[in-house]
Amino acid sequence: MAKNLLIVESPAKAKTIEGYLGKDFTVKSSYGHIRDLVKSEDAIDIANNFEQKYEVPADKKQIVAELKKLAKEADMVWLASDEDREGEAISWHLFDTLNLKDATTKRIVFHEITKPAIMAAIDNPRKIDYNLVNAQQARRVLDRLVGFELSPVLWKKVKPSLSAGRVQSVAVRIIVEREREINKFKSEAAFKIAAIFGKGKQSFKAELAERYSQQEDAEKFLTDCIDADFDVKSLETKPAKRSPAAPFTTSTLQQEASRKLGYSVSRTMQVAQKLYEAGHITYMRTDSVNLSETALQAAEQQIISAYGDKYHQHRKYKTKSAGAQEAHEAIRPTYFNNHTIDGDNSEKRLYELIWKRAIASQMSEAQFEKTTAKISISTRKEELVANGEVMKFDGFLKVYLESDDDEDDTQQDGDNAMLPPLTKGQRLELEEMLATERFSRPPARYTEASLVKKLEELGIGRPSTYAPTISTIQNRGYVVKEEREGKQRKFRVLTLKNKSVSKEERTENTGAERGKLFPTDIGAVVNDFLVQHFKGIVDFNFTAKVEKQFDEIAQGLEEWTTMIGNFYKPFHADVQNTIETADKATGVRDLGIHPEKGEKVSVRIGRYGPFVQVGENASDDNKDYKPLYASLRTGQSIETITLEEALELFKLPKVVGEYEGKPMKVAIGRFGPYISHNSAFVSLPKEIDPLDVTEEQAIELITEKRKKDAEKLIKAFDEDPTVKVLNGRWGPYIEFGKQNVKIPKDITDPLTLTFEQCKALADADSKAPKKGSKKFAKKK
DNA sequence: CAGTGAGCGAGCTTCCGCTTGACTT
Repeated sequence: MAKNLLIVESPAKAKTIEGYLGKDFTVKSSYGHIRDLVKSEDAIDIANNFEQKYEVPADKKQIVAELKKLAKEADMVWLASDEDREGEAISWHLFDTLNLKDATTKRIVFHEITKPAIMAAIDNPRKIDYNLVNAQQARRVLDRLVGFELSPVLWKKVKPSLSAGRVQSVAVRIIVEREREINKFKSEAAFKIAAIFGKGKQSFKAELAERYSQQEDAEKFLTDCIDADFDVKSLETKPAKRSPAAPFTTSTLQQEASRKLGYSVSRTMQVAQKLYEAGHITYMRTDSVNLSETALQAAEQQIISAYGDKYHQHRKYKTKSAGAQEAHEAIRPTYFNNHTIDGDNSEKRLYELIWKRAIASQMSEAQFEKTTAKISISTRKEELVANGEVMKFDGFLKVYLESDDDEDDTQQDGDNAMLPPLTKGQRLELEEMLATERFSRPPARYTEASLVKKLEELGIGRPSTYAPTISTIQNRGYVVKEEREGKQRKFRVLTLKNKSVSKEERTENTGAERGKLFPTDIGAVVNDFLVQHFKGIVDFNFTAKVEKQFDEIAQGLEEWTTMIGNFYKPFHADVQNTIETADKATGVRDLGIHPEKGEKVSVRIGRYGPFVQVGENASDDNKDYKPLYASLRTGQSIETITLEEALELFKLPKVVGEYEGKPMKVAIGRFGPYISHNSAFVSLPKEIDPLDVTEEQAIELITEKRKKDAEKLIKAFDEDPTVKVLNGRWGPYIEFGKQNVKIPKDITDPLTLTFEQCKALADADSKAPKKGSKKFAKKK
């Protein structure tokens, strides 16, 4: 039996460390926190100095039992959870739960999983730092108090099952406010002037710094240039350099994987977890940009052997985010000599990104020569400017170039291009000059990854919670990740060519979005409610403010119960006051008067989502009166919908004709426009406008759908026509009315299924407990 | 999922941060 039990947070880490320590040590993992506040309301005894009630959750019972047993048998227990607030608390929870003794317990910490770091940690044990533990308790209690008092206010004042919290509510606020900035934005048009000089390979582009808001001015400029002479007035050459970015943290990995590989934040984390478990990379939930000494040496060796001496440059990076706790290394390959790894495609690509970024971070800067040529115009006082760039030494660019958030690359045109050899005073041949109407752009919508970046800048959330937070705000229906079609926009182009100026109008698609975060109406209403009644909590600096206080607690400068007490008193009073006095939040907005009926048209959020209402609410003295209702469509919002758009919604559902004696109705459902006929449904193809569906088109679509369904059909039953065996995407299944039933593996030939068998399978399926629905079982 | 939106009331929901698996229609 090993004399020593060492406990870390992650099992993959435990495996590595066990290898370093030898036979005298058993290394186990706690799998993160082993205890949490109980779910019930009495988790925190407010009257009794915020005393907490903890429990070991069901899924941790087994681990705790095993650790307890091993701890009893060991001579010494080493608590080696991470060196940060949460890690210290994990050590304390372990100490308390496993009934450890002071004399036989040691607390150690290390920031990197290398043999020298572990050995040094073992040589320098300490005691549990209770100030740090208290800071974590304050954090935990504050989050519970905020979350579990605010959410019920929303259930009463907005809708059941909603949630609010220190992190998620600010995330939603960021999205809501950005959307409003975009809606408010007034785009301004101006003509941008660009000239092409010379022909073929010798040609280059020069631009005018000034822009003209009036077409006449742009036209005048071009006309003035018809007979002008263009001379190189000055030439300036300057060296320039570019340095590599720091190795990845969780947040920057999520951003780059999103931009370069198109991964969602959660996908990135799933793939990184696999790489970590396979031993290919270091821990992927980190806010540190540091590399260990061993890693620095390995990187150096690798760079020198692969690219040569002059490509290596030793670099140390400093964290930029204020809240960073730096309990781990930056994300890097465990072995720099592995340029690629075995694994599936997504793992290979993410590994390559991590390898390149880490290697590049220790490489020399890239060097350029930038040339600026100013070109005079004989008929005008303005100058055209041409920029050229020549790379003199690639440095880190040999392996890696960080992408930036700005997707618009048109601005970079010409910047990176090479200029032909020019001399001062040289006369230039104008090939063509364009004045193109360009529009100023609204601020960009957030992607999952750019939201993470923003949260990190505000110090809100932690590496382990970025991905879950993004999921939460989508699961609650506050935010949707969507594609939206753009609009056609006309713009004018003036061209000077062959000594004459011509005008034309072109069209471009603008405002199209892919994978961007949009607030929903419920998200906006909840946000406005919170901003109105709990300004302090959804303030962008709230977390930073409390973090400062947590730091003071960690340093032993403040009592955690005092801090929480000071926070809770006014907060709880706000909660009480809001419950008593605030109106229900529905986001109601009047759009105007119905042009024919003369009745009021309004929008708001109802039980089933946002809808339009024509007419007043039904009242007691006129019971027969009923207002008209229509749901909003995806992409529409109660904040921006116009009266005209709202009235359009009442044109559907519409009967477009008859087929087999039954009406065909066109309507719009949650998944888009569809035709219903005899309780069957056909989705409408994108090209067909739901308002213009003809009877013939509808019949064609229905017969087509039937043909396709018939191809999928394996077996039908005389006993009941609603029961069928069908071929689906994942193999055959039974359609039992509206219920879809999977066919068990022991039935190899679905053709042999009898009606009775199908019925029995459907019965069993509906009785089987669905995952995550305890209430389902309770109700029955 | 498939054209709803009243009001009543039981019984439910909910936070953030550490960790991995167990789930797959």
